Amino acid sequence: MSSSSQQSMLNQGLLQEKEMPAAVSQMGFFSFPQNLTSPSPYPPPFAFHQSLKPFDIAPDHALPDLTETLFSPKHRVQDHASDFGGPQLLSLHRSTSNFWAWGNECLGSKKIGVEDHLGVSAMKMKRIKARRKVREPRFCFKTMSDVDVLDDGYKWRKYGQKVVKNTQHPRSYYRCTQDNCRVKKRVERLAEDPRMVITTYEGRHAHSPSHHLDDSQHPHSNLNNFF
DNA sequence: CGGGTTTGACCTGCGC
DNA sequence: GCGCAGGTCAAACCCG
Repeated sequence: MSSSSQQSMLNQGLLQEKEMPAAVSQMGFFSFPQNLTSPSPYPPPFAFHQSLKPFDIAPDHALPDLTETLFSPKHRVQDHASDFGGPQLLSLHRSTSNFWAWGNECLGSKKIGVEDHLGVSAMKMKRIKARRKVREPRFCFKTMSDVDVLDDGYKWRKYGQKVVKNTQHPRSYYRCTQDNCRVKKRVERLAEDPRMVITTYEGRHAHSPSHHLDDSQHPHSNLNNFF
């Protein structure tokens, strides 16, 4: 990849930061890195591949208790808008610019209507709270890419594949190959737009990326540390 | 031969 | 309680 194209991608990222709604930055959900190093407890989720571009990113590291809320396929964000100041995040759902997915399309295939954002029954909230404690922290992001598996610097082993209902593309399950690392990721293509790859990470790596040494030999590879 | 992928079976949680 | 769907396991297979 040329340095100019990398710079272009970087510029896209910085543009995202500028365009980020004030409500989001105030809430501290995500701070886009200006120095190309990782400010987040998460590892770099992906390296910039030639054929992909950053699209929608939904980190949840600031909300460990809400990860289930945000990214569970069965309890999508619309169910819990009131948990975290609904109106600000609701607006994100309808953002048409090149960022924030906030789980509404991550993992799920249902379209979210305006009415879905309104009214959370007590019953639903009860179920949600009961489910929250078990999951590892998760985040997902959406990328436009020809390749399913993005190079995120870690080594993954595929342990399963499943055809998800109402989608023509199977979902693949990967585990980090590092000993004692329990991080998993799921990769699937968006039903509505097969060009989009949805990658969901679960857990945190307790080690460095496997080709860390390689990175040091390539001056542009610091873009890998985007998160 | 070792490491990764494929794939059918099995497990588990949830909704009805 | 039952059925469904998502997630995981593990044996078989593939490949370098």
